Amino acid sequence: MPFPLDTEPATVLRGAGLRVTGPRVAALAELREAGHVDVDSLARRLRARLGRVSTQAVYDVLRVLTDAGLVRRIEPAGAPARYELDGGDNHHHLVCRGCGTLVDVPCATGIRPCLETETTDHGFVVDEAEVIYWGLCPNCQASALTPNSAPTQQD
Amino acid sequence: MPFPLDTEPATVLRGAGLRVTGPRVAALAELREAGHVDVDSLARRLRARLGRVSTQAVYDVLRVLTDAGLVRRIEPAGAPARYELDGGDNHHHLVCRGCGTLVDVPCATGIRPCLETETTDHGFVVDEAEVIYWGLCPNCQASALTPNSAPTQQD
DNA sequence: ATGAAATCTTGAAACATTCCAGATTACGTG
DNA sequence: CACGTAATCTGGAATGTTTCAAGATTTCAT
Repeated sequence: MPFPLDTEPATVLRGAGLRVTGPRVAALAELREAGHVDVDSLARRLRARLGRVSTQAVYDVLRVLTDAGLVRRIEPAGAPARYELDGGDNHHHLVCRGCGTLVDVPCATGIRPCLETETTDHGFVVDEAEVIYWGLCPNCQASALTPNSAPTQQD
Repeated sequence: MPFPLDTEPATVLRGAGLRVTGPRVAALAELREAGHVDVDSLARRLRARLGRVSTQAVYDVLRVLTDAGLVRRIEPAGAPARYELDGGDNHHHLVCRGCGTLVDVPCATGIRPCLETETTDHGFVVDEAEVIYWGLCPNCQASALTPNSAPTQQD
């Protein structure tokens, strides 16, 4: 959010006080194109772009970017984590139970109220409200009776 | 929710069209006492009560009970899944980032709006809105500067 | 009481993620 | 612009949760 989406990745990294490395630059670039990626597919993208990239590096990069607030981790129940650029708009996610397809849902739209944060409960200090809507995408609704298409992690 | 909390476990199972077995009866009984349990601690409880119970049986039982709507699975990001009796009240959860403590948060209380379900978006048919609030419990707030207590899965 | 289907046991596998030790790299200093 | 140090990356192994597979046991309707 502190950076427009078209800011040079290296600039974004420096602005966040992070070192500029190949995997990090490439990760930011790929995340811009890819939407919501899991670790495995991001690793494939990085390797296609850079050659050899260790699995550990992928996890490290994502952790660093996440900790810096540049990237947001989404972890739908029962599925590997996905990552997306953090645009600071605090949107939520809609996940298909059938195929795992994940789409963004804007916060505070229509019947969908945005949630208060910075609230206190049970003595807790709440800093984030994570909302995940579960349902069936059009495709999986169609094949609900004839389950022929194997669940696939689409974007 | 079809059953009062004090209904005999065997009756609950039969009412849901499920077979009555030792592990299932014990699981329902333990879940009443335990609050939010992970698979491992439920397994320990079942073994203490019944003697030998396979890990697989624990997973099978929880899946069956979950599919039947008697039990609800909570899967906070980065932590093993927890299970609780499904009272049908559609409450949400508040998780401590420090120690993993999990507490219930009633739906539609004060600034906390209950979410619409049965809504359609992107062609999706939404059947559930899952909300997880993240924050710090009182203990972890206190030890935020002097992180001495190792994260523990409390209830 | 009997049999078919569901459930449980045991042991192994799959999977995402993390740990470890050492080599390499980025970048503030001199 | 060369250096040194801390941060980062590589490669390989390990961890821990969850699932798979095959066979024994149990539940429940007949």
